[in-house]
Amino acid sequence: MQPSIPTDKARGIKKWEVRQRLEFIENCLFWVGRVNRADLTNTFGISAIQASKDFRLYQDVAAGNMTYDGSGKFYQRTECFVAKFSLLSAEEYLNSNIREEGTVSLAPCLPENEGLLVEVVKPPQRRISPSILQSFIYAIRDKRDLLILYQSMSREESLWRWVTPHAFGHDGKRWHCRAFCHIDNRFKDFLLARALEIGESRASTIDPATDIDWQEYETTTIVPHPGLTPGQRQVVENDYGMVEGKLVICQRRASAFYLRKLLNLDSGSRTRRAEEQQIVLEEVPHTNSTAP
Amino acid sequence: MQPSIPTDKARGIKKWEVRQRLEFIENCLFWVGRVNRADLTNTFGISAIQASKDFRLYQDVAAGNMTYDGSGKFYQRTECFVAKFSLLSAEEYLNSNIREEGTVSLAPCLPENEGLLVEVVKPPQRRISPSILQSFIYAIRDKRDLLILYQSMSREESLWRWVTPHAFGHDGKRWHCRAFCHIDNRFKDFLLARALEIGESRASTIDPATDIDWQEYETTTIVPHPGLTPGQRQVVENDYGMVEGKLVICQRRASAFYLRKLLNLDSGSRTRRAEEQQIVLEEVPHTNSTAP
DNA sequence: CTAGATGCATATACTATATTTACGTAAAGT
DNA sequence: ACTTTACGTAAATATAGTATATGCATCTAG
Repeated sequence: MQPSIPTDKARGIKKWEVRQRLEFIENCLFWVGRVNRADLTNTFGISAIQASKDFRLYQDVAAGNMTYDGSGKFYQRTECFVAKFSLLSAEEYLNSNIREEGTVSLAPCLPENEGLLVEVVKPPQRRISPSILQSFIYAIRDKRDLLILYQSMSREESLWRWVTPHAFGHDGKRWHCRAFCHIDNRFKDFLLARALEIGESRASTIDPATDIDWQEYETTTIVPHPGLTPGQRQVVENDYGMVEGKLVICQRRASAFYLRKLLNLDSGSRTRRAEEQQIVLEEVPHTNSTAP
Repeated sequence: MQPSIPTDKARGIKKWEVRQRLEFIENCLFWVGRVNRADLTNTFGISAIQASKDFRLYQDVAAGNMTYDGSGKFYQRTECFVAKFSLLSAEEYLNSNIREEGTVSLAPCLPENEGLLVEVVKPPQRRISPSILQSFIYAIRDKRDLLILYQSMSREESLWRWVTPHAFGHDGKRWHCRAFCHIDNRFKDFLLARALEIGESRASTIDPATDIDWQEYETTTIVPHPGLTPGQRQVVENDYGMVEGKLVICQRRASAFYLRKLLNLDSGSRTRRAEEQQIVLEEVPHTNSTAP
């Protein structure tokens, strides 16, 4: 009798669709604790026999991870479960249970009738027009300037302007496009939902590498509000995932502004109520070059 | 010669993996404007020959949607492109381009070397512990009470308490669990990241149907801040996707509170600076039953 | 202007996957 | 006891995918 080869069998599964199904089985076991043949046949449209074979294959690849529960009529996760494929994170799993219109999700979820209810609050916003996003994507792809009718908040009237887009970003609330503005002669962010119309395009001479606020990175260091009690401080440190009482975030300079805005980290943050504000920027000690 | 049958050919594609690939092709055409054999072989791990067959199949199913560009060496979207499968929304497409650690995404994107850059600002937060989320899921699945060590913001010390979870929710910032609290004797939201430890469990006698704030729906009506100029008002209406100057949101009562908090729609909102506040709750005209 | 590289297409032979059909087991409900 | 449900296996068959080889068009380098 051959000793079982310790090599990672999971890696041996080459076929994409088979891998997907085995990953599905594993994620179901991990997050829901059980899987059915029906779960497989429904999500992947395979026959029951094939589902049986998949279970057999999974048993072979990840020996001891599941046992069949005859009375429950499902495969059940064992105590000694060890993941052999890539599992979803807790956040990914929860996200995958949000049912959008017609979105088919690979992610495992509780069967519909048992219904794992997930409710999400989203700030209302206008949907981005596909044709407008397309124009931006094509302009980035072909390195072209784009004439857009853009509605800014500062001006009453929308205005046609040439821009040279090179990337997209999400500011925590909305999607925007990073682009060179040929009116202001500098790189700026344009909210995609405020681009009303697209005009002509032309070959561009702008080099995205010159967008220094985008290219350069900067760190933001966040600490609990000094006005918090030790207990509250502990909660805040835990909530924000701080280590040794602080959280250091490194990001493009162009994004750092949004993070501070999102977290209310303006100059007035230290004077605000500690329970509300919760966090502030770390106070940088003055480095005085003429100090003794 | 048989006339072509007008029935939707796309519906005829039954095999899950084939469908996935055709949808991929279509999304590439739509969002990026072009597809390659290499795009298919890389994302799905199929051979080049199979990719050729897939293109042929797509041509058959969605006649006239793409042409081969010999000099560019890719298939190109035509002017008369009509989607035969389900396309991603603009938001879904942008989201799919966010590269998380090791996350394999089905969604089409620009080839890596052309690199569609997408940068996202996320408020920092502690990651949810998989084992703790699992315990909540299992408790919901089996309708059991759960003993948890929970750190609330109001109390200094974390506290063991029995809860009966029945759903999950996202408040726009964090994931929480909707559960009956056996200390306060009412349904409340518990932040998943603040559940520190899980204890024993027991069969539950709580019926989730009695959680009226969760079961009942309520509408929130939002209008532009009255202090805005007509031009700004127009921008705000556009940004929030308002129709006829207002936006009506219907959601579980338990979620409505979070939406108002997220949008700063407290009682002081009308007195705040119009440009900052942007939106307020619609003023409900007083219905006086004793009016003449 | 040829020679090589790249990327797509097609043909044939072969293999792996999945389906169909058929038959059998175990557990639970009526 | 009988039906239903869910899982299992076996054998025959269909389909999907691969390997190998050949050819074509386009672009680039010498």
